[in-house]
Order: sequence, then structure tokens, then C-alpha cells
Amino acid sequence: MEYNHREIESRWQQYWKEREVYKVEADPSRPKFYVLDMFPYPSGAGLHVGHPLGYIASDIYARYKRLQGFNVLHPMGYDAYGLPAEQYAIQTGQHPEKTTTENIARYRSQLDKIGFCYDWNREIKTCDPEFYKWTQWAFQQMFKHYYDKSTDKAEPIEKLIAHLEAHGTENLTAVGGKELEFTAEEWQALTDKEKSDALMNWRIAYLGHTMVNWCPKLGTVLANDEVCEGLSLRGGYPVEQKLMYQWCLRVSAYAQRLLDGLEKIDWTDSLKETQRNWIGRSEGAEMRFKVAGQDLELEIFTTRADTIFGVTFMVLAPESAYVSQVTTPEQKEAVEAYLNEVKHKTERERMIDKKVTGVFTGSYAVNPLTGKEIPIWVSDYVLAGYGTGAIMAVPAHDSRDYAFAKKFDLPIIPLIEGADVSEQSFDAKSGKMINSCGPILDLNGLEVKDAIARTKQFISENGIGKVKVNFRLRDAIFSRQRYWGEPFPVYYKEGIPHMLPESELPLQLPEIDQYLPTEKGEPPLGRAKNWQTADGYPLELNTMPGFAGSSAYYLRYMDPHNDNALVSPEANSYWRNVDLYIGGTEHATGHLIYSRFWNKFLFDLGKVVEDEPFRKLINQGMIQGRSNFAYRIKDTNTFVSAGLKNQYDVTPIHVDVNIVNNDILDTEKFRAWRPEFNNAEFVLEDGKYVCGWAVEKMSKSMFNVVNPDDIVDRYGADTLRLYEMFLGPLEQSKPWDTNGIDGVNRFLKKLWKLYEGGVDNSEPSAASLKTLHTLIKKVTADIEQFSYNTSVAAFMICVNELTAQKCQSRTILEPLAILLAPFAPHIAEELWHSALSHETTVCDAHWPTYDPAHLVENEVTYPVSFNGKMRFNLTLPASMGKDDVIAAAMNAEGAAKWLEGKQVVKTIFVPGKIVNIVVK
RNA sequence: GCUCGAAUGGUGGAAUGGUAGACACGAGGGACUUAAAAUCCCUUGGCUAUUGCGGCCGUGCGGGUUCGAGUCCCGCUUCGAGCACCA
Repeated sequence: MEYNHREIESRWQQYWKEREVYKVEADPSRPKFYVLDMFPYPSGAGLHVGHPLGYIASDIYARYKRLQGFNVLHPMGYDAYGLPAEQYAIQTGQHPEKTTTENIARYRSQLDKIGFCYDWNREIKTCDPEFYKWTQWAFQQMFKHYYDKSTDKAEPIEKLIAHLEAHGTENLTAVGGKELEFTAEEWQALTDKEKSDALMNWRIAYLGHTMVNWCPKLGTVLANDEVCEGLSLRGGYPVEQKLMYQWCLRVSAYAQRLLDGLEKIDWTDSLKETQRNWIGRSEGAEMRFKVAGQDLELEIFTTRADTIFGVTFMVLAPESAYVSQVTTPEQKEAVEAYLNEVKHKTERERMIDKKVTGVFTGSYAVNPLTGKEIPIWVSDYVLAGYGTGAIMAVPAHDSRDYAFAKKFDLPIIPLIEGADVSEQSFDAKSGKMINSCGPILDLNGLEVKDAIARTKQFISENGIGKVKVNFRLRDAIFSRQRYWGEPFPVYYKEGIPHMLPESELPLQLPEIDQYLPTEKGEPPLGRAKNWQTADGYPLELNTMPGFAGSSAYYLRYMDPHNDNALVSPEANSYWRNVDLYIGGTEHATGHLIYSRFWNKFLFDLGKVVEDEPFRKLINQGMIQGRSNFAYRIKDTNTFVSAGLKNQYDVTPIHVDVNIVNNDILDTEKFRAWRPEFNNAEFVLEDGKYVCGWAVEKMSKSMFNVVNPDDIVDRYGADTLRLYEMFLGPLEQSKPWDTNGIDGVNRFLKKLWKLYEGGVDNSEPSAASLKTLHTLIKKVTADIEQFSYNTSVAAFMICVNELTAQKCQSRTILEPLAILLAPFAPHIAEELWHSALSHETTVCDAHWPTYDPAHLVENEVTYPVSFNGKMRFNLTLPASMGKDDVIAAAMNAEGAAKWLEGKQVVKTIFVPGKIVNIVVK
């Protein structure tokens, strides 16, 4: 019987579904293993062949762990809120929920065809009220907590309030946005509204005036990780800076723990590095400069305290509060004109023209170490959001300060011996200090590193400043002016935000007539009827961003139907955290930071037992498209084959890869493809039309999208699974090229034939045992290292050898079927039942272990060399020890004569590998 | 600019410091067939040699360590990724 993948695969998929073979329950008597995929956003385009790569990899690992006796949690769900569905709704008026539901159904049918071992009883959708109840709940908890430096964790806000009532801000250890100062009496005298506003300074979820990335085209605010080079990640629209009153999450309070946590988890170095960059810890000093003639000090942050003697001016960010305080009446007009100019530039414009701009405020600051007066300027190269929004400028040793000094003709004082600053600044942190001697501190002659330390020590001892650690990581902006997201469980009473009682969660997303802002410019929820509490208080109009729902979803899978908690303590203490997480790198600075933050917060509250959510993380590479081209001779409808294209003046045209096979164009299908090609002519080579190709992003416009459904239909899911793994290393990006798939398909046919030859209870030959045990050893090691491509190769070798050996022994063929089950579950299951006549499913079998006894060689062939030059091969019994092998090598024919009169200096013997003899 | 990673045949890619190119595709040759498809067998890094045995070169470039380097170290080149007026 032929190998019929269609019949086999649909039958087994049906069987698994009906008997709930992959259903999993917590079982304390067995060790757990949690394998998770990054759940997809169900887009309208459906899955292409690149999407399942990571899913297949995790499925193999999940099945492997299961065969090893672990209780494996392997769930799937959908990140269902998001902009594309809403943009589509704006265009068509169709409810995003409808689009989303349809897309999910499409995704599900595509996933089902590939034969994954997901427990679909645990499916979650972030837009499901039963799910987002817990997103809203977590937000409320963040509102009700603040971060305490003394305990280094989140604490209830009541604890902070008690402190403020008793001591004001004295000895306060809460992490806040601003450094507020007031006494207990002052606190008690505040109105409720003032108290609420003040507490926002410390709450982990807080309302704040922050500079946000505003995208006018999308009509919403975006998080930093949703913006790339001044354009929105979704849509690519310009983004500008705008001051808005928004919900934010105090992620920055967790910066140090997010950094430290990286040490404990098994992620790739590059991903950890990306997160370290994003967190951006920098150690430096905060210093105060007096403003001449005013009772005011400018606070600045610097990592180069050693360059204090080279400070020749100060610069403030345009948004800095200091600006209005230090601007003199004479300069007022110029400064205001400048601020206005800066405000109207978008982030993108600022980046495109890197012109140096700025304006003098009219005031001077006093260098605390030299007593000299230096001018205070304003420029947009200083960022308001980092450090204190003010810097001391050292043009000799900072390229940005240098450019500024050159433009406005400010003095440049070199501070490092031998540094030539006539053309450019000297930014390196090395060399000996010069010109750095003042009345109270002398740094001359010190190495830069020592000078930094010396200055830091000096300024803190003398009250000029203090040692300070700054992070680049900002708080996450948590409001979106959109419809298709989780509503905030918040209402406003006399302008004060209040949390809805937990019993009223989830607060369901209301229906609206149009998915657009209101005439007044309010977010879409402003259109909802009766969007208020029972007592008539207005509800929040913003919704939560995409990352809200994806930040704790992995916890929900542990206990997806629990109505009383995000996850029960029992379920959580059994499943703990994700042992293996597979997904793309694109989430490195978004989801993977927010999840870690969210998890650490829940950990602080005692709601989860693990401090890090994802123990091991693998990034699968992107599958790129492989586009095909036909070459049209200019101004004709004649196409010339790739090998001849240089003889003509041609324009390459993208051809649908689905009408090309092994780069040979099906010319009839091409003519039928589009009307304008109906009467196309072809210039062939060897009777064929050969297409050119290039690697590009897989997208509709390139006509290089390959749908997994088509591959499954033609070759089967098992072939697709094996081929995706065979393409190359999992973590590497690579183009999809259907050309090689026949090889994998041939392997499955050969495998089928091997079992079709019959299975009996005969004693296996030593050769077959060796073949099998080599495979067990190889595949087990490979799976542990996610080296799936070499595993597939090992299977091919094994089946070829067993076929040549005419092996029919159950002792060999049974373990082989089990080994293959994670990779190609359908055919493995079929062989398990039909050829091996088992009643149970192969999913319940046990992973075989290899027996080294079967791998032992009777003879070993050593390459023997003298002085590293290979001379001959020597085949000897494997039992021979080092001395015997070397003696045999030296006595071998030819060798003995060659060695005459020479002295052996050293012998190198690698057991089973090589013999090398060094002579003089 | 800073940080990280990569570079091996016509192609995708294998190689705990130990015979580089596993496995697969493609290509060429052959068997079977009226023919095609399917299947099977052989060849396939380059140069050179050939009746046969062979020989030399070869993992981006230049050095180094080592008996021995694709692999380790130093210095480049190119490509990819992340961060980027972050003081």
C-alpha cells in the first residue's frame, strides 16, 4: 500500500481529538514541564509557512518530554486585541470582534492540520471577558501598590499613606516620579484631590503628565517599543511628542531587578544583551551647579565626573522646568521663539536633520570646583526624560557638546594628555588627566578611571552632588485612545480616579456605533451609551494597550477556567513557570520586558511562586520569502529565461512562486495568471523557462507567500514538520524554499516501505542494533540542544541503513517509531498501530534509552601521523590500550624504517581518534 | 558611534581542537519503461593526473598558539541584529 498522508493524517487528527489524547491535568505525582509558544495575533492574512516554525519546534519538544514521562503543559491561545482589526472596522464598519472571531477560526483550522499536541481545553483569547477580568484585576492591584526600596518589592499603598500621615516625606523609601517634600502636617492639610494627585507620584499604575509618542494618523499614543525611527511600527505613520495625561506603569521601579533577573534565566546572550541595552543602566553622579545671582541650583547627571574642569557651558532640555526660571528678560523672546520651533518638529524631523540648534538663556551657572561662571543654553539635543533634563557640557570630550561648542563658538578645554581636539572631540575613557587642578581638587596625572572615582568621592563628601544610577528604561504608557482593547476598570468622582469594586469585574467593552473618536476628540468609548457606573459616575474612556493582555497569559493557561483568581495557588505551585518558551526576537523589548515586570509584581504580592516567568527561551529565526522573477524585454510582452537575460534590456517581474517549480516557470499557468500575460511569449533555454530568485520578506506584494495548507495537502503535515526543521538551525533566519521538500517526503516513503516489509520478532543483527542505538543517542542529544535539522538527517541515515540491512525486527522498529513520534506524529502513530499492532497510542510510549554496549566498535581505524603529517591508517582491535596502539604504529610497515635514527619527543593519542608521534 | 552575532561547494547546511563538506536539494550519468511519472544505482569542492595508484590547493582576509585550527587568541574586511543626540 502506498503511503497516503491525506487519509492517515486526517484519521489520526480525528482520533486525538475524539479521545482528548492531549488533555492534561495537574498531577503532583509526576514531574511537570511547561512548553509555551508566543501566542499569535490572528491577522486577516492567515498563517504562512513561516509562522508554524516555532510551533513545530515546541511541539517536538513537548512530545519528547511527554515520552520521557513528564506531565507536559502545552497550550495555545490568541492575542486577540490589536490595531489591525480596529483599522479594518473603521474602514468597513464591521465589529472587530467579528473579524477577530473569523480570523481565529481560520488560524485554528490551519493549526489543526499540522498535528500539534495542544490541549485546546485551555485555549484563551485576550478579548474574552473571562480572561480580561484578570488583566483589569492586575491593573487595579498595580494602582493599589507602590514600590518600596527598603523591602525592594511592591507594597500596599496603605503602608505609604500611613508613613505620609506620620512623617510626611521624611525617610520615605518609595520609588516615585518626582522627589516631593512635605511634612506630615502639610500632608494632612491636603484636599482629597490633592492627596490623590500626590499619591500618583508613587503608585505602580498611575495617571501622569508624560511626554508620549502620539501618532495622529492612528489617533493614539504608542509605547516606546511600538515606535521605530520616528514611525509607528503598525502602519509606518509619523509619530510626534505630545504632553498628555495618561495611565502609566512604573516599570522603571523594577529596572534593577529586571536587569539582575537576567542572570538567573537561560536565554540567549544576544537577547539578554538587547534587554540590558533597553534597560540601559548607567552609573554616574548627580551634581548641583549654582545659578549666578539667583537662589537656584541646576541639577545635572553625568557619567564623566572627571571632566568637571572642562565644563564650559550648561545645556537644558527645551521641556526642562529650569528654562523659564533662568531665562533673563532680554533673552525671553529668543528663548520662546526657540521653544516654539522645537515643539513643532516631530521626532522624525528632529532625527532627519541633525542640525545643531540652541539658544542662550542669558544666565550663568557657577562651576562648583573652579568658581568660574559658564553660560546656560537650551538645546533639543538634551532629552527631558533622561537624567535631570540638564547637562554640564564638556566639548573637548563629548562629540555632541563639541558640535554645539563649534556652532556657537564656545570654549573647548582639553583635559586628557595628548588629546587633539582641534578637529573632533576625544570621547574615549582613557588617558592621563591635565588642566584639572582647582583650588580644592587636583586630578592632574590621574588615569580617567581613577579620576572618575576620585571626583565622585569628592563631590559626595563635599555636598556638591551624589553618586547616582540612571536607567534608560522608562515607565510604560498604558493608555490607548482606541476601542479594541481592555476597558480600564476605573471611574471618576469629582475628578479623582477610583477603582471599580473587584466584584464588578470584568468591566465589559461596550458597543459603539462607529470606531472613531468623538467630535470633542475623546476616544471611541466616548460614543458608548451609559458608559458610567450605576451611580452615574463616568468611566475611563481610554483602553489598555496590546501588551496588557499578553503580559500574564502564561499564568492563565495553568488554570484557565478559574473564576476566583487569575490562577489558583495549587495550579501555580504545580506548574510554576514556563520551562521552555519559543517565539520571535521582535518581542525582546516589548512583551518580554512587560511580562517579566508583570510577573515580578505578582510575585511581590505573593500571587505567583516564581520571580521569572520564562526559564528558558529560544528565538526561532524568521522565515523569509524566496521570490521568483521573470524577465520581460522592455516594451514587449516577451519573457526571457534567466540565463539569457543579459543579452536583452529586461525588467524583472515578480512571479507567483506557486506557479514555479524548482525555479522552472509553468508558462501555461503564467499566461492564465493575469490578463496582461495572456499572450506572453517566452525565450527558453533547454526548452525551459528558468526564473531568477531573491530572498525578500514573505508578503503578498512579492507573490512569495506559501500557505502551509497547500504543503499539507500535497505532501502531508509530517513532511511539512520535518522539512521546516530540516531547513536549517532553528534560531537562524532563512528563506523558505519549497525545492528541497521532496527529499524529506522521499524519506517518509522509504520509512513506510521499511515497515511494509513486515515486522517480526526476530533477533536483530548487531549492525541493526548499532544503527538504532546510534540514532537514539544522536536524536536525544539533538533534541536537548534544539538541533532538529541534524536529527532529521540522522533519521534519514538510519532508515537507509535499516533498509539495506533488510531489518524487520520489532526490537529495532518499535523504538524507531517512538523516536520519530515527536517529529512526524501521524505516520509514527499509524505505524505503531498497523505495522506494530499496538492498541495504545504512541504518545503514551516511553522514550528509548541507548545502550553503549551496542555502539562499541570491534576495530578502530586510527590515522597515524608523524610530526602532524598524516602518513597512513592503522586498523586495530578496539580493546588495545594507549601503549599498544603507539607501539603498533611505530612498528607498522614503513614507519619503523622511517623512524630509524630519529628520537621520539612526544606521543599524542586520542582514544578512538588519532595517533600522532613527534620526532626529532 | 556603542553592543552582540555571523562568514564553509551551484544551493540549504554538517563537523566535543583530531580524515572539512554529514544529510538534503540541484546537476550529470545509468537501470527499469513503448514513453512519461515514480523508484533504484553511480558521480558531484577546485585544480591536476589517470591504464591504475595518486598529487596539490581549499572553511572571508592577515598574523599567532598547537604535533594538529572551520573550531582557540590578536588584528582587519564584509554582512546581519539591537541600542542610539541616554550626557
